[in-house]
Amino acid sequence: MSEEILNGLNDRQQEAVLTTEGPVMVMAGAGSGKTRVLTRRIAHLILDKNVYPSQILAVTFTNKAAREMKERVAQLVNTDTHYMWISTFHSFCARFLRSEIEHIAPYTTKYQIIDDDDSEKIVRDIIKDLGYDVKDYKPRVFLKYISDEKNGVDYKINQRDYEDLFVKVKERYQKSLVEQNLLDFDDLIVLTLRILNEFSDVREKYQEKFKYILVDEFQDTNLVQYELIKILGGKYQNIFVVGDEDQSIYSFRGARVENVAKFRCDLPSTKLILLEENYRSTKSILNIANNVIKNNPGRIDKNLFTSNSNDVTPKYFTGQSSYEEELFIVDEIKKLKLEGYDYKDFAIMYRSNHLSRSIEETLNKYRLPYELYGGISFFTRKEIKDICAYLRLIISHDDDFSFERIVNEPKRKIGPAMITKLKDNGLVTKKSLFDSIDSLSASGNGYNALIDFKFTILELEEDLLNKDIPLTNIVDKILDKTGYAKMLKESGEEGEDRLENIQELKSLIKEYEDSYSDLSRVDILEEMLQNITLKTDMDNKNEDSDSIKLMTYHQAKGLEFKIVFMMAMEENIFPNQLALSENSIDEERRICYVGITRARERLYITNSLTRYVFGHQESHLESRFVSEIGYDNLERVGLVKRTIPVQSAAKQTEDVKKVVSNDLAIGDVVSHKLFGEGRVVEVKDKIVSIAFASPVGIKKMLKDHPSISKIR
DNA sequence: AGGTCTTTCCTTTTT
DNA sequence: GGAAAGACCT
Repeated sequence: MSEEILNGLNDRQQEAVLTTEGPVMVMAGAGSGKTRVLTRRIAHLILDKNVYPSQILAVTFTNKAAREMKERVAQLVNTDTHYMWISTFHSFCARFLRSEIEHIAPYTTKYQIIDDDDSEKIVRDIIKDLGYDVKDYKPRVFLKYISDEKNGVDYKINQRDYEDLFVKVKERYQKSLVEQNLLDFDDLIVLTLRILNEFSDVREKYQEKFKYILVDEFQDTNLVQYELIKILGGKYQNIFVVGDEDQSIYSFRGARVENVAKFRCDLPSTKLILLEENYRSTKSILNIANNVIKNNPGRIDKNLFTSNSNDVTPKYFTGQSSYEEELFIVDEIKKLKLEGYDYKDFAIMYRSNHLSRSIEETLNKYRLPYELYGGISFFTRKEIKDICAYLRLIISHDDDFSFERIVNEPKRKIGPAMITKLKDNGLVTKKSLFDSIDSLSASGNGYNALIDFKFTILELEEDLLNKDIPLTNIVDKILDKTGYAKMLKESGEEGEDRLENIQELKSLIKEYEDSYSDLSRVDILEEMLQNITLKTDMDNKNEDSDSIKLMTYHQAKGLEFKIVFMMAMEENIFPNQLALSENSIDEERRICYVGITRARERLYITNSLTRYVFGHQESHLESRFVSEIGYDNLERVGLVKRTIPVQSAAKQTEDVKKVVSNDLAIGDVVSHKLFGEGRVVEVKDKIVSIAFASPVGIKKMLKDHPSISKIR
């Protein structure tokens, strides 16, 4: 037995590590060291039980959790983690399907994974094509239905009349995906399960291969994922699942807490281990977390305890305005920074992404470094997806999906009419869109542009095969030869940002080039393109950088910080309004529980009497979770006048209509709401360029923007 | 066909 | 207050 395996583990944790045979379920409270248990267990299997790394399958929900587990296991066992299947559900399935999908033709191993934006576009086009208005028939609703169907979630169709339409759209959508060899996120899991179910040879192969299976965040599995785990572990049944019912916060995408009970029912020999000691948080933080979660009905009361001390009572601040709330956060961060904390010790959390905007502005204003999680992911940015589509088309000319995406991007006068013509022609000749260009009988500007486009792609293909050109330079060649760079350069500052993002893509190519040096250039790119859709923005973050982290509670899952601010703790924001109307208050409460338990040393609850929502000022009540925490457990800070300053409607419209007119000339000194003082360096019609002090630099903005005022 | 102005709807949460 | 789709014009 390797000594380091059990080092520093309590009895329960040791038991969880050492019980390697048969089904085991670990109910792990927040901060009870479940990641430690998971990684030590894998190390134990490899080092002491002589299990090959390739016989272990460990699945998590986020790339981040998977990467962390991989790194920590690598440290412990000192072997190449390349052979280990430590990944997310989705990337496990993607990897499985790369070798097995041809069992269910017409899919081929060259399949492409599409993201939600792509799915929505396809559904939107179908709805329009069927003659319905997307205003009345929202693509999102259809997508939700399609996804629920795939995941085995009962979908309540409110309007019975629509049922036929739902089915029709779903069938068209799925047909379209199959025809183009596309898989959406749900397909990855569903098709993997289908192959395992239908092909016994495949099933037996993988059941034999994965002698040990570990599942993290088990409470977040949906029906299909549950079935997948069960079938994979069907032979050896060495299935180890870790979860916490109180942290189930993904029911909106089909997660079923019931799976916890179902598992023990399906596998009656399951050994149950409870981890109840919390090593993360102080007593008072744990106490209020328990206060909140105990309001949920029907849960098994856990007895989470800690021997941590060093207590600071959590603080509660209410601002007159959200700006005041933000100022409070800024002040506290500054104060604690002086006391010796680093910026990276702080996290600011909120219920939904849009709440980050105003706190970002304030952090900017006070020059505090922060990093925003979530928002638009790097890999779903239009420019990144466009360049990837170019790469795909260059590599395989029959990729119609990519062809359609970029044939008129940048604009080449190849409009929908021309595409329809090309499609019809392709149907007759049974060729891809790209290959149909030759046999198209047409003329005019559009047609000439199409011919040009074809030669550009062929030229780029030559560049790709030309080993004298560094692989990463293919991106520059695309930017240059397709006119994409030109288009971006002409679109001002935003275009510059987009160009920078595309340069980032080059570093990703370089990464793949380095780690797959034995593959051909085309194969390296294919490998990257296959994996890119499953990458999320989280992968792109540098969590060690000394900056304040901004994220939603969902993004915070599995993370911990010394100091946590839970902001905008107001009814209808958190708990979220829609959740309230859907009767999912229990899940909101679990989200709150997750938030509180992220904090190690200090916790702040903040809110404000007024806040702008959709550009309108609103007043919300204090979140019910504050009273559930208990006022006695919080230290009220700041003075709060209980008068709610609601502006009259007349005053509001006055504010909106207030038009600023700045008479600016070069050399004038102005003050900007966010960037401070600056000097006008250029005036061009309605646009002025103003030089601000570093690091802001020169900004172009509207002359009459209300945030600018002339000083002298 | 494409550019620009106008309107609408919006906001849960994510792989 | 802002993105994105639609309307309208060139």
